[in-house]
Amino acid sequence: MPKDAVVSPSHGKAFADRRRDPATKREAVLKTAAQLFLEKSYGRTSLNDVAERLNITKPALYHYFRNKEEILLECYRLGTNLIEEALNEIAAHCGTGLEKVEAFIYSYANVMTVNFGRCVMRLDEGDLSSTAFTEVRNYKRKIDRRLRSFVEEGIQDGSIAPCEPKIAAFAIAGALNWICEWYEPQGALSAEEIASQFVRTLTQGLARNKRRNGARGPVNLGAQE
Amino acid sequence: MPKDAVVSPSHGKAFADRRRDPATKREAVLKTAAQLFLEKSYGRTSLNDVAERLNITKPALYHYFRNKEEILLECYRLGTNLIEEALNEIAAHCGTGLEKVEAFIYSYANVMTVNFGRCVMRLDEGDLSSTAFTEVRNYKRKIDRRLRSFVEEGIQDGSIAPCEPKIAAFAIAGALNWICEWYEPQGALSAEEIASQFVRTLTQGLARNKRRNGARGPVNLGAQE
DNA sequence: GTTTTATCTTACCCATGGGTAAGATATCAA
DNA sequence: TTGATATCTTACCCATGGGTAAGATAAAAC
Repeated sequence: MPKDAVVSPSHGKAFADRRRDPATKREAVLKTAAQLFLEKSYGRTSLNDVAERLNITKPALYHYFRNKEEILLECYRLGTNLIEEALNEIAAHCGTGLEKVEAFIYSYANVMTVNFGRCVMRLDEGDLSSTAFTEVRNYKRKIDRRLRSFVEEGIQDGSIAPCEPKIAAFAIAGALNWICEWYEPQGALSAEEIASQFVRTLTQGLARNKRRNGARGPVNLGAQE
Repeated sequence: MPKDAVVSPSHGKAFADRRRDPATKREAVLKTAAQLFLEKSYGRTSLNDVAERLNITKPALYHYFRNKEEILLECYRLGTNLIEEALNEIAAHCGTGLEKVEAFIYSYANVMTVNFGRCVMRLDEGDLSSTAFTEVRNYKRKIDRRLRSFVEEGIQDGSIAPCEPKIAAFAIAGALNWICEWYEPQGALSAEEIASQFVRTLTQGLARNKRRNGARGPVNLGAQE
């Protein structure tokens, strides 16, 4: 286990006072848990780790959550809510399919730089119980279908070049989801910078000039075109 | 723990005979281990699980590997070798930067549909010891730098539109790495189909028409352009 | 055959960590 | 002040799973 370090200033303050304030304490638990899950993964984060960072003991956590998995599920839910909000905002302001996709990329990229948003894609669904698992899975499927419909819409209205919507959506989603694997809050790249560059790269492509032929077969390695 | 199912025909045959043939037995262990790691994750796969699928018992595994982590590390190494080979093939046949990137996308996408290749990106590096961790990390960094250099080369020779190579490389790598999260060997999409579509989507972009202005600021949600 | 060696099994050890029992201590309402 | 309640701690239980010890059995060497 290599990485540890970084003792966050954290929300330990929430438990300094023993005054009854369950809401903010619960929130503090979730924030530090999410932080630790992202640092060390869910499986390698013990409830003792969470408690320790909050300056309390493990059993105290059970006042706010039924078990470890409920903490995980809450992280997922808070994250998916962020995505939900972004999607609603996009749906409200309509435009061409391409514009919707652009808005999606921008919003989604930003969500992937927020801890709870990162949890949604970076943590392992397999750690959830089967009911929670299907809940999260259905939600993700919904997002994917939403993006795919934007692409289809763009092909219809002519703003997007003909392509396989399923695969195109996977490519976009992949690029975006991967952000939460390499993004670091203290890093050189700001969320907005990443988001806008992603919009450009994914919609405009790398190539300087549009190719004349629409589709392309398998690339012949080293074929000089 | 939701998903189990799929009792693979597997390489249980390798241990049917007790004849001394360490090489193929070791290979059988690796293949079934990789399979299980991808199905259930490394953490949720016990050595008993691996042994059971091979019709042997746990301690027998210790004849071929020092410990569980060594099995994991071997999966990583076999996977990175696949990528290495692909990269060498590309480096050998030179062309424009864009052509190299295209070749990279195509080869890499294919590797992501092979079990050992999937292991490299899908399994959790955090399960490795610190020395193995840095080994794998350095290797991944090397791949990333290689891709980034292709992009930079393309910008130089004019085949790729000006952009931030670091972010562009991340976008491409993300889309590709994500393949191993959703690809299923028995699924509707073939590896080649995915690979060639990815080449098109990533290099040509979604948009039907090239935008006149090169860079783009943050998208105004719902702004009618 | 007999010995040697690789292979594999049964039986076990023990550290980790989720979860609980039972009681202490502070807060709040009266 | 006093009881009731929420909050938190110390001490514990126990299932899981990596790893080992010691011995059985079969293959190869002689």
